[in-house]
Amino acid sequence: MVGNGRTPSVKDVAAAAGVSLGTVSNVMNRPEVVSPATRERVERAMAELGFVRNESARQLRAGTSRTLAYVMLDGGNPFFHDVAQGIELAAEDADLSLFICTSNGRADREAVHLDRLMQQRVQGVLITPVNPDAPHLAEISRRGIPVVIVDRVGAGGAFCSVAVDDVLGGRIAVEHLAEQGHTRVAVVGGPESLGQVRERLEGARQVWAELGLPAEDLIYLPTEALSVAEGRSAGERLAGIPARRRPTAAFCANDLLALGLLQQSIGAGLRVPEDLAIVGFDDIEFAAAAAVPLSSVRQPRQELGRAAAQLVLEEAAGGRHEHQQLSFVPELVARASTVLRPKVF
Amino acid sequence: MVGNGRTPSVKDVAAAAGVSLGTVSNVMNRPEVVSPATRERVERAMAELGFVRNESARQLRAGTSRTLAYVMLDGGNPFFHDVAQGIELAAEDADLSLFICTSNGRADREAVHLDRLMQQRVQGVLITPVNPDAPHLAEISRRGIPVVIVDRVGAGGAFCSVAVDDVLGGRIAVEHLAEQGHTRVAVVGGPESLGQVRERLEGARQVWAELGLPAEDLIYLPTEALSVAEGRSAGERLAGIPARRRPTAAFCANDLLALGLLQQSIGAGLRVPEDLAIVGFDDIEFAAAAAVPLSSVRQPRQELGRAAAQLVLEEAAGGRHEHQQLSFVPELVARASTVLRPKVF
DNA sequence: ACGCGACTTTGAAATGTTTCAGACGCCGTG
DNA sequence: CACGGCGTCTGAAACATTTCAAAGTCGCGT
Repeated sequence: MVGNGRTPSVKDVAAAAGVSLGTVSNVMNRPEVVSPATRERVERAMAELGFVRNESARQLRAGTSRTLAYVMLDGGNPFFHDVAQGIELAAEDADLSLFICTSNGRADREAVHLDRLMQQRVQGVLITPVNPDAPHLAEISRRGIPVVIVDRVGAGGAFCSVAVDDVLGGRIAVEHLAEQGHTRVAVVGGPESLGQVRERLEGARQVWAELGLPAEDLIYLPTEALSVAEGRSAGERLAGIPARRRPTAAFCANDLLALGLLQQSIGAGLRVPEDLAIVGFDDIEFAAAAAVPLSSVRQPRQELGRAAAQLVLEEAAGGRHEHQQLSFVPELVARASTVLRPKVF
Repeated sequence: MVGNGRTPSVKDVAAAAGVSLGTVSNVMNRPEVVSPATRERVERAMAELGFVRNESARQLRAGTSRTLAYVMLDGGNPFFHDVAQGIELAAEDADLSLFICTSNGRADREAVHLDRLMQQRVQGVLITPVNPDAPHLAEISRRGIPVVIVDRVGAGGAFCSVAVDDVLGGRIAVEHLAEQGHTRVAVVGGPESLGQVRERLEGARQVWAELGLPAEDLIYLPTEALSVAEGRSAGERLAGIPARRRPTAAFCANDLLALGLLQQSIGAGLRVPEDLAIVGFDDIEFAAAAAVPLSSVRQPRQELGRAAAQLVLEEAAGGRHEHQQLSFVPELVARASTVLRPKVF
């Protein structure tokens, strides 16, 4: 607490407490080996000087960092926040800090972030990559930093990964719509460069074929991004389809799209779900809060994050390690946007 | 790229390139002082060995960190993401990394994060604090780390701060409702320990009094948090008020509350805005995307973040520095939740 | 009185950079 | 030919910690 200029170091603390450097270090890292009396004296000195350990020096010497990093794909999508939350919880338990970066879908930003993370020698990297085959990931991993892919399964098992079964997710969404009697369904999503999108659509097509429905009645509306605005634009295109051919239901590759589509449709005077049933993907909090609560394929978002963190820690702990691809099972949450339910007024 | 075990250091690079340590360092930090030939040789060596600079060592010696930190108040609120985005942009320009943490409204988490940030000797801290008078903030600042308060004005001008005028925001929201002819209005928000909430409500009360409307017709519905769920609960309480006394409009302290209230009201069969007009605060993206697009008091979210980052950098740059309290002017965005507009079908 | 083990404390080395005063070579000038 | 200056490169010190072998200290049983 003294305003003597420079911020105090262990040396200052040692001097103030009348002990050696090593003892001060022991108080911080192995308190059990130092006698209660000295420990107390050192602690008082630290408090008086307002000592704060220099993490860079610690890390340099100890060789081990105390931080994990998560590189998010889209900061604007609450889904990733819930995942981050799960990671943070696990990090907290392991007494680590969590560094959150966001690539916002840009490979170059992602590369910059990864580069910096290597320089910081973080203990592990969790990432929802723009492209899971990016050479950066392989390189970072080769350097001995554990990498786990979140919400995507890694290329060729080169990393651990945690994801839900997106194909299955697509299946149950469309299956649900079919059960409600829909025989002309739109699937909306894009860009197809995103694996999540490809697989969800793939699941939709699979189940459609298995149900023996004609392929041309599953109408694909591509979008440029997974955003609310793109959802609205898809809605406009949908409205443009001649009534006889127009789908009576839509499966959106995520909730942001679904929300946009929902808003556009209602604004255009359609009733949901009577005129158009909608099911989304992710089950973000805003899905339930939409004016017509949105049916959605739920991912266990926090759980995803937590499991990913566990994997990264396990790999960081060393010992024998087999890369694992954890796959969670998605679950349909049916709400008013697909099923008419008696409402109590 | 050689798999020789340990990760290579400057020393290894120097050896490989046949130069001294200092030269390698110069290549990285002052390329102009080294001759093109040597520089090229060193660069090749770095590439071949796969050298990655150790940031801890750099920071330890150079004494300066290359990261900024933002401690968010609520990770679940998209508003703070837009702010973070603004900060990130500014950080990117200054070639710094941004460390994002979230306190989720808990003072203890906030303290833990701040402590770690001090240990890391970050270059500056941006924070939307649980409580701007927290001693931690003063301490961190006393240590010479610039602190700027975001979305809140700092206690007694001890720090820089960036915020919108929340009182004014409350005023224009209620003024707008009054203009639409409402004479019984609910204000919903809480907890009152949040300064944002107190001031927004204060603005509402001010303008109500100035309009000469009876105080008892401005009905306060307190909430425990600024969340969608609490908004719904407020909706239930609102519905419980006898029709003669029931407000015809509501001003919510943020958009999350407004969205919850909107959903609950529509679900209960009310028409918005005919039976209940709603105005929120923040103008998050989901506000416009709600089934009944939400009127809201817009804050220049990215701009807030950018300005805050600029302030922190300015203070970090040293030189004479006066703490400033930047205040932005909020702006009402009127949408369908308060005004009936002809729609085109 | 002595030796032994348990518990504490010490001091120096090591970590990977940056910085800076100086050394070196070379050229043009007086 | 000596000299100063310039451009380039070097070597050692410094940064704040952790770690670890070794040295002390103490009490106790013989």
